[in-house]
Amino acid sequence: MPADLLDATFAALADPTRRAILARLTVGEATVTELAAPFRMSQPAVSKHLKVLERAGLISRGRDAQRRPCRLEAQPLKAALDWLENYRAYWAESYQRLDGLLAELQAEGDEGRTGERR
Amino acid sequence: MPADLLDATFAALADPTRRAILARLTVGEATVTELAAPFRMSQPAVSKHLKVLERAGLISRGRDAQRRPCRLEAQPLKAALDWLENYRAYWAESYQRLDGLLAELQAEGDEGRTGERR
DNA sequence: GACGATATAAACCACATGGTTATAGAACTG
DNA sequence: CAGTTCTATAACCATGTGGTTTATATCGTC
Repeated sequence: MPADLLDATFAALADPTRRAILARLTVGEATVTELAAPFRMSQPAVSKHLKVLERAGLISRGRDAQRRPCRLEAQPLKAALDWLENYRAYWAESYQRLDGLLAELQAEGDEGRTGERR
Repeated sequence: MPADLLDATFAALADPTRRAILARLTVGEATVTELAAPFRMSQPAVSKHLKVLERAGLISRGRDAQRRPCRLEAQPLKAALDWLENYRAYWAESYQRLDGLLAELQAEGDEGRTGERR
């Protein structure tokens, strides 16, 4: 509900590295080095991404000796999906819009007669 | 499918002003000044937001004399929602995790006997 | 053609992002 | 305790973002 959470969630999802990290975490917890391995970037860079994900509440971190395992926290994704659900009507709607346009043109034709301007 | 489209879409959605603009557009086309009216920011600022939305394919623009009416283009939202759908399993899963934890504790208890470390 | 309204563009600013390298800290291993 | 492993922090850099103000282009109206 708080706008800032949606802000942080969508912002976190706007990076392919972070989306890949989330995807990886669906198959289980992972440490920072495990998460960093697939990427051609430095480990601090991955740590930064993890911090972004953590701020958005998309991951939580445990402690296992010197390791800080990450686990997926998907609740914010639900909030994002709920927001998107409000628009479900609008991507089937090309047809509706076409219908609306046709109706409009017909109405104009009925009274205006000669041609459609606009 | 292209990662960059998801990037642009999520990035566009990460701003409350832009989400509000999209919400406004669900009730019909609107010009820049109409869209700018509710906000306490300058009209050029809104134009910039519109450019971001346009780059993400979330709006398209027509021409009506000197006006540039905006209309919602919701397809990218569908792509975003489709991506999120992959995670639907993971926010019902708190229970699963609890189950897993209980099973684990039980197993440890059965063999380890005295106490659960860790 | 001048005016007013609508919209874009340009120049600028403060600040966030995504990356780097280098350093420091924390915890295990010998 | 020394060394190694894992992670975080700091300092830095280039670029992008969100906003401003000012100027410029486009179009209808008078």
